[in-house]
Amino acid sequence: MGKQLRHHFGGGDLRAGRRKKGSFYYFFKSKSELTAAALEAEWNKNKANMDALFSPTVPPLERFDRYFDYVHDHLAELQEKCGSILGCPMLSIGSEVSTQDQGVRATVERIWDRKIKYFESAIRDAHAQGLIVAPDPQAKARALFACYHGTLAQARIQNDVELLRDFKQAAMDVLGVKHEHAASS
Amino acid sequence: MGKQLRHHFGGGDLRAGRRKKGSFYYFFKSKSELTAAALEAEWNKNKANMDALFSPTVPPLERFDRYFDYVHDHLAELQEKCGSILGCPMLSIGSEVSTQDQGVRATVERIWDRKIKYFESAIRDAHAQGLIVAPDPQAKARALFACYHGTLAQARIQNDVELLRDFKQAAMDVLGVKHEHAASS
DNA sequence: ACCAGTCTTGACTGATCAGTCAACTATTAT
DNA sequence: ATAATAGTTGACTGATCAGTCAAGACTGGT
Repeated sequence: MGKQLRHHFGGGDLRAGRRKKGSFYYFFKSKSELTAAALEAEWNKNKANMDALFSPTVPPLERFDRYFDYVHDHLAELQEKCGSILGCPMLSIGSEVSTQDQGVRATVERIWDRKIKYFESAIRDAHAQGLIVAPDPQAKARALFACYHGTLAQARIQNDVELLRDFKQAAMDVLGVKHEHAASS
Repeated sequence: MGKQLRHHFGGGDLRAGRRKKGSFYYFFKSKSELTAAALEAEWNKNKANMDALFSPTVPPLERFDRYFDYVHDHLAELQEKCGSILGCPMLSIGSEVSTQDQGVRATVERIWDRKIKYFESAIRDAHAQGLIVAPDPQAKARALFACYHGTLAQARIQNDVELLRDFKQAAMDVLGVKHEHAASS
């Protein structure tokens, strides 16, 4: 019904950055599908890095140490660029939409399970070497993961990366590191 | 400009539950002010309960035990009523708006500081009694608090209260409880 | 040249959101 | 009784949101 008559109006109702969103729906059928795809893409981008940080060639407790350092540095860098701490995107997104968007929720859970596996095998290795006491590596991994995410959330809300520095000690406590084996940072 | 002529239209643009929001702004000048007020009100409602749970008459490690039990039971109850875990409202709200709404952010931080004081004094008492080693009770309290919130967030996203049950062990590890003093739940 | 498939465009819909407002009603003090 | 004060109402604004759509542009194959 005469849409061709309207092209000469300046696009008054959409601002500059918004004009091209039409083709978005050619690739994603919904916003929530994009969210899930973005989280998966993020994971793929980081996987090689995680593999390196948690390489079996690194002493198990040092893996955590390096990982926590890496995340700290990464978030500190982002903080400089954009003024505020981003925290863990999956936690932020997850706690916002998990009750309304099952697709995104399932994606977050799936990726978390994969991340926890790194923790789990490092814990198992540490236990095997007698560095810690962890008869149930999976439970310990989940607990440590939850603690870490709590710290990330706090750091985000208080906009203070230094909370992540303090976490290393708590992590060693959660792991049950015997004092004489503590990895120095 | 003739608003009195419009009263005979059925309120077409507002649905039933929405009709009376006009007077809201008589009491609050913005939505964010309501949010902050609601969080403060929640705190006031719970304060007496916190005081009882963390009463100095209770052995220090048992305070945590009772507190974690209380939160678990409370969330389990709410889950039955509304189908999904609510987690900690301050964490959910905080991680959603903390970068955009300084008023709410400050309120969350303020209330958290108050809550952390309960943890801190329990930790100090436990340390004094030789139950744990905690030379810096405030740091330990903050670490435990962060870990707990991480677990709450996970529980919410995975919609599973049982994660809170498992937290007790992690809490004892974070606290550095000497084995022979562990409080039984 | 022309056709089919791939991709882009921006105006459009309809819903919802935070917030405003002038007119109205209820309460209270005098 | 009356006047001031406190509180209520719902239509209204303007912004933004997720999502649709018909029209067109770009591509490679024949």
